[in-house]
Amino acid sequence: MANIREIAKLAGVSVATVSRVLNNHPYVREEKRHAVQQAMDSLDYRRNLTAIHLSKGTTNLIGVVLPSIDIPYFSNIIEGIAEEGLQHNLQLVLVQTNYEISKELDALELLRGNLIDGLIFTSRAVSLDIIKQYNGNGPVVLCEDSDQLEFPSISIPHEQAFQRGLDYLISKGHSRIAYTLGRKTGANSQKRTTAYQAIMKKINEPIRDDWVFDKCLTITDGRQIIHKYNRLKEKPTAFLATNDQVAAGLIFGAQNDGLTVPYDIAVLSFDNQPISEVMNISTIDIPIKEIGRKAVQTLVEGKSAKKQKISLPFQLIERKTV
Amino acid sequence: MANIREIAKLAGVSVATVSRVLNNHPYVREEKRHAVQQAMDSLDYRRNLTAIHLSKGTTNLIGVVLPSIDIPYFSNIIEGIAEEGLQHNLQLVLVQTNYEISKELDALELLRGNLIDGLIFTSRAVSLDIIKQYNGNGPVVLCEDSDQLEFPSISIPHEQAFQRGLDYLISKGHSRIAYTLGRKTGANSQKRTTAYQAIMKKINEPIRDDWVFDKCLTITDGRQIIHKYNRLKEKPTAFLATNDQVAAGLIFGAQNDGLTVPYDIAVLSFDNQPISEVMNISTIDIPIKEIGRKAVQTLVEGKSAKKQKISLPFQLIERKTV
DNA sequence: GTAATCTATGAAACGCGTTTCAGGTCAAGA
DNA sequence: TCTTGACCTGAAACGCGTTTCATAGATTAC
Repeated sequence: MANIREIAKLAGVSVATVSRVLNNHPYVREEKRHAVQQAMDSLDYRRNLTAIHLSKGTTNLIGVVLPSIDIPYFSNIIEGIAEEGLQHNLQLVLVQTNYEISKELDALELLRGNLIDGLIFTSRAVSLDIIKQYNGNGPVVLCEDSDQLEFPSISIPHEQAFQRGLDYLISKGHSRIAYTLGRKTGANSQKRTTAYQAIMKKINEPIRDDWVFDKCLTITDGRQIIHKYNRLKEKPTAFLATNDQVAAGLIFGAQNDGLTVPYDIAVLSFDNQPISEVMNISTIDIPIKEIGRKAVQTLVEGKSAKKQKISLPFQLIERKTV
Repeated sequence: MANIREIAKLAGVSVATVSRVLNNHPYVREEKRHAVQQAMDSLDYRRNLTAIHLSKGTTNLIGVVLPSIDIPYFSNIIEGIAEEGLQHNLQLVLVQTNYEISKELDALELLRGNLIDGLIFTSRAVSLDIIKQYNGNGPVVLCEDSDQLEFPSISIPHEQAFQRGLDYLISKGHSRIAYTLGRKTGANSQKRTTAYQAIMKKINEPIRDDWVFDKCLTITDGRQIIHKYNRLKEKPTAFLATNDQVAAGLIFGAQNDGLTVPYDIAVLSFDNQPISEVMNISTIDIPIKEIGRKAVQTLVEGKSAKKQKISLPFQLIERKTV
């Protein structure tokens, strides 16, 4: 493959001039510009992106860590990130982690190794203290509802949203409310749990451990819940589900067992994915794609920006499952 | 950030020796190795990945072009690609295209610009002739059922699979069969159409244009179909759907209109995603993740391998919608 | 008419590892 | 004792653009 020096020789100019042409710098006489252009055409020249990256010190690559790509919540965020990234001429490097800390560290090493200009955590298992150690290697943005001020974060206010959901269920006559979480230790899940405990206390309901279903992320997970539900001595009358997929699974399971929704059990979920609309599932809309977009924007503003916490709006959507 | 020369100076060795230590080359005396190690520790040295890439001429980055990430079929392929990529120490660069040719060309330019070592098309809109022009810039693998021999391809035999589906529907008494496609012009869709036309001819059924539903990829798309169905003068008794999402939407729409599945209309789909299991949708299983894995394997074997076409098995799964 | 700008251009340094090549040491084998 | 080969090391070249600095002719300004 031809390189810039060959072009220079063929065009009878210096490499600096070739570089100027390549980058549309001014101060190149038209005839030289033309000669360079021709040389590039005749040698079918293509700049080596890696060389540019080394030279410039940036790569226009941003890392995205996510646990699993085939959970709609995450693929939605990625869509937002991809769309906004396109606006800023950024390519995405995907790091799928399955919540394994070592993989998240790998992603951080990409940052430290200057392969990526910034890193977005759509979710994380690694502690903030660890991430802090990578400060100075490039901007890091978190897609979570966190209280720390070290890193910019984008999220809906999960505590309020969960409260809103619970209040709604209560307003519909429910007080025996179970809930499901994607991953108990996740930042967002913790907010949800906080909200749950506060509200239960307010209405004088005990916290029942077996009404908290952890590791529920997929439609299959939702489907399984009903088995556990059946074995429960005390049964809840409503479920606040991690997301629409879990809600859908739960509803199918319930129907399969002859339970009617919302009479035997009510189901409210999060996300407002297409499946919730099609299935008429009451849900709390989260602007997921927008989270991704904002994450990129924040990353791009980078150092200049203060470590802000961006809170996006959520919205309860009443349909037929509560 | 410290670089290799600083390390060399501090450790009192040459850069070559530092590089040897970095890469675990033999022939470095233990004490020097140690000195280098110490120098690296004390300066908190991290190698610059971009420099390595430029130097080695490879990046361990592979590009993945896909139309949209939040279609389960594609996110599944990505999962397979990511998993297998991990085995080979490959990072993924995602290029979301929405089937825009210009974006696909961008991905090819990444290949030509040496930013990525290879490129996987999970789907494509650009013609093979165009892709051919990029030959020599790195391996390209197609995830489609194609007849060309220029590029390795991984897929199930869509024509046979579709035939199998049709035969099954016919065996259940259907002859008036409609079908949906993701994108009529796609390679896989064309195979499906070929199969459809052949079988319809065999059973002496006319090809009705309004029984072919294009651009059906999501659950929402499936839900819409029923509106068109209602307006049909002649109605099919069975649908062969693009994928489980479309089938699910179709079924919800049907139920909503008081139609019973499979008695009023039967539905058979492709993919065998979790939703099909939960909803008891009869489907044709496709080893989607395996397609992704094999794509990476093929890419890694790269030049050495012949331009093989890999055909993976499919399997009809009888459930309750036919 | 002379100083101050602007326009053009190239040499060389730079970013940072990797790799080749040549040279040297030392111990085992002939 | 001489060869041979394994072991060890560094200088320098390499991969390839970008950018700085210096130079110089061409204008414009006062």
